[in-house]
Amino acid sequence: MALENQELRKAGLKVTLPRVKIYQILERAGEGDHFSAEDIYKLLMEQGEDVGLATVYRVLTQFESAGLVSRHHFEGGHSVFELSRDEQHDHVVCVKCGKVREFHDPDLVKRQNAIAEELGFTITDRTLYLYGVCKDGCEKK
Amino acid sequence: MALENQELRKAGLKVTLPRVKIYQILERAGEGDHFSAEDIYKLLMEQGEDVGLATVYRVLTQFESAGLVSRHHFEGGHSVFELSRDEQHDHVVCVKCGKVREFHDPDLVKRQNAIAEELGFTITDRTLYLYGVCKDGCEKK
DNA sequence: TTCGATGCAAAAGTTTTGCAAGTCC
DNA sequence: GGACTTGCAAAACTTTTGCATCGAA
Repeated sequence: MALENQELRKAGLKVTLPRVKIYQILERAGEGDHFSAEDIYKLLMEQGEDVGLATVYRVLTQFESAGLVSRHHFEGGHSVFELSRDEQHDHVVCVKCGKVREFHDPDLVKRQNAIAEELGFTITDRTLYLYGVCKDGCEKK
Repeated sequence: MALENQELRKAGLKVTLPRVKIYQILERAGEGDHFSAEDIYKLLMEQGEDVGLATVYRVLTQFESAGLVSRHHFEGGHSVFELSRDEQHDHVVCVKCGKVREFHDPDLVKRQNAIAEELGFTITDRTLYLYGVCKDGCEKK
């Protein structure tokens, strides 16, 4: 538990209950899990924490600025968040079951860098989503 | 001018003034130009057309369903639209000047397909945005 | 004439903000 | 104690919808 406190402090954020709780939720997520602010808010409610939705948004935004989490805009008008990991990765989103899988492909990144170079462009961030359908275990929607 | 009427009819949409005007605006756009609903609404106002914002949204959504336009979610909480062209392409977005450039790289697509294949996934759509800074002609923000 | 399309206003959904009260160090 | 945080409510935005009216075929 001291772990997340470290992270928060390192990011220059005071260690408060809402921040710790939100961090824990994100930390507990499995690969491919992404939470919206609303999701996190509901989880906090369920576990009896008294945290306002506005605070969830504020905290997530702070975490993002601090580089602790990444924000994604999948389809559907709202943002989802996940803890930043060292290794950057891209996303495959099943439009049928909503499942998200992640992958990292060095060749892809290399090629992207080359393209940016050709265009006289310095990349600061990138975003690749592949949308489609799982061939097999695509459970009901 | 019969041209856009053809397109609309082909899409099963009645040829009405708002649709034609909106189509023309999109048609007139240069490469890399992307308009939000608000942008289009303002342009229509400027040229004295009396079209409601709700209609702009409705028409753009219909155009999207008909495959006439593509919708993108760059950063910033709103959608932008561009006329669909035959050739699919990806986007480079300058976070400083807002300029958007487009590119198409067959190798990139091939690699993406291979990855999807490995993951047992059938791609229906894909989205790649490279964010960064133009090295040279990046005019004021 | 007959549906479909539009405009307006109101609703809906997500995210942000103002401010008084509370919390961390 | 003092600065930073939080909760709540209200505001801001983007997008959607209900409905009476209007327009294209």
